[in-house]
Amino acid sequence: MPENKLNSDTRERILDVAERQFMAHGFEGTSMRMITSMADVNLAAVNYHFGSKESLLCEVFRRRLTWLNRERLRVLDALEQQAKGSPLKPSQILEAFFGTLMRIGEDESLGGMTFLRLLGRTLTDPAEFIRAFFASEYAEVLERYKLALFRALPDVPKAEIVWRLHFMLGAMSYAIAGTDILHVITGHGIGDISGKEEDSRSEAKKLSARLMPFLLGGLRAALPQFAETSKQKQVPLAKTARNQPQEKQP
Amino acid sequence: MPENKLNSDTRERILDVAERQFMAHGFEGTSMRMITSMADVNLAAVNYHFGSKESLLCEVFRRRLTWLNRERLRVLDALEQQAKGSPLKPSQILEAFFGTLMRIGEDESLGGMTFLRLLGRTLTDPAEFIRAFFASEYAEVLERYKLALFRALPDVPKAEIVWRLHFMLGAMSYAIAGTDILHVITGHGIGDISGKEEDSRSEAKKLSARLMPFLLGGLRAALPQFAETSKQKQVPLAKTARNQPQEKQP
DNA sequence: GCCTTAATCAAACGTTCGTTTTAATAATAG
DNA sequence: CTATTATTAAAACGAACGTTTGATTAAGGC
Repeated sequence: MPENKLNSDTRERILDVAERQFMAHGFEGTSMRMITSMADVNLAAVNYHFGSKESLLCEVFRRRLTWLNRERLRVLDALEQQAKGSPLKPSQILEAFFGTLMRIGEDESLGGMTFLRLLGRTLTDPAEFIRAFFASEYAEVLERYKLALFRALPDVPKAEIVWRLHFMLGAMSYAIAGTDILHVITGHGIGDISGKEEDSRSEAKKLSARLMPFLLGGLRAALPQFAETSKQKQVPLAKTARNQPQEKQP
Repeated sequence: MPENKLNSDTRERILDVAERQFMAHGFEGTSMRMITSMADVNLAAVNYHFGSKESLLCEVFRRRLTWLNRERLRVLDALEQQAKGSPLKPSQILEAFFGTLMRIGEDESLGGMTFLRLLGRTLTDPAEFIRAFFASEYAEVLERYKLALFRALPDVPKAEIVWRLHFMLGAMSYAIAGTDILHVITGHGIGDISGKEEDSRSEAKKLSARLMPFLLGGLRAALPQFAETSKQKQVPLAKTARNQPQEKQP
């Protein structure tokens, strides 16, 4: 039985091209013929090596998410160990979760901004098989971080934390997807998608530095007041609550 | 020349069905045959009345966005007029922009949660014609609100405000799209998409009450510090800046 | 009455898609 | 060398898609 030879070169080339094409045009917008022709392999190669187009996308993700999941758990473990039983600070948890993700954008061998953008785009494209895939891939990590947040913010209702985690994931997806309506606001794009790979590192760093305080501010914001009975007036708007949950400082 | 008769009934029925199907399955995932059969019209009816599938989606949006744009400008105008030249509070601006959107979810005649979810889903599905459409539809409103935020937060760099506006749009899109990985966190879904229309109002109200403080907290969060020179250590994470930009209280 | 026009209908068109099939090629093991 | 296996190559398949065509119906205007 022959081992890999340089045939795995074909596999890797397909994965690299698919990652870039899925990022640029989305899953539906990328055809097998685009992928195979740009990777200089036969049309049937994808089905031979990966079984189907859907499995190819999953493999593109698995290649990167394996590192991400392990690293996220590793950092959280290290933080909790050095905290010796006391709850972590919310900023630490966010840095471990979102900061670890951002590090992918800084390192081309981990996928770089190409993979980050693909991730952001795919997370908001809820094809059924994709949702199922991410659900199983993320289950363990999300559970761990959710519990850490519960402990870090004991005064905030758990349902509220879950919702805010949800909002944070949304802001993050948008932030790393990049291909948005931001150019409408600024009058010009954030920067071409097919920009220079050179400053992919610094781009990811800046993005991370901007996103992190935003997420933390949202996470620790005032709790909502559910005034179900009183109708709020139209223009003189209702004031938001002022009972800020304070961050635990161990 | 005959006027509308009750033929416009066909148009409306197509729009209603298309709105719901695009929401549930996305643009690519919804076929013309699905739409026309559910609307009990002939397959050719869509092309006859709207020209193409893409034009149909645009018309589905235009029907709702006309109100949204006008209302957003009206509320902002009213706020600025009653402020008599002094800058608005960030919370007022967010309430005018995002709160107005959320009111659509509370009113079935404005589109309800169905339209909100469609909007959230579509905003993150950057097909080219969709981005072009939203760019032109949102240009004026976003420009006005951007300027209002600049005035409301004079101590925050304008680029930073633009980025945070971007993050806020991401959190909002995710929040109203709903079909996310939140069920992974909670262990069960937020609620079925095809849920009861009865409590669509209260659902939108609760969502708004939860999202708004989050956005405001993120908008007013600590400014990032760009420590380009010093490499941050791995596990003992760098602290975030503490120079909070304070909200102007006129 | 007839003409014009709007609207609906059944049927087909041409394309693109993911996938499969069948054959040919290269490499290894016995 | 031969047999076996892994990979590539060319071609076609069948289904689904958005769209178009041409006939048919219904409704005013004159």
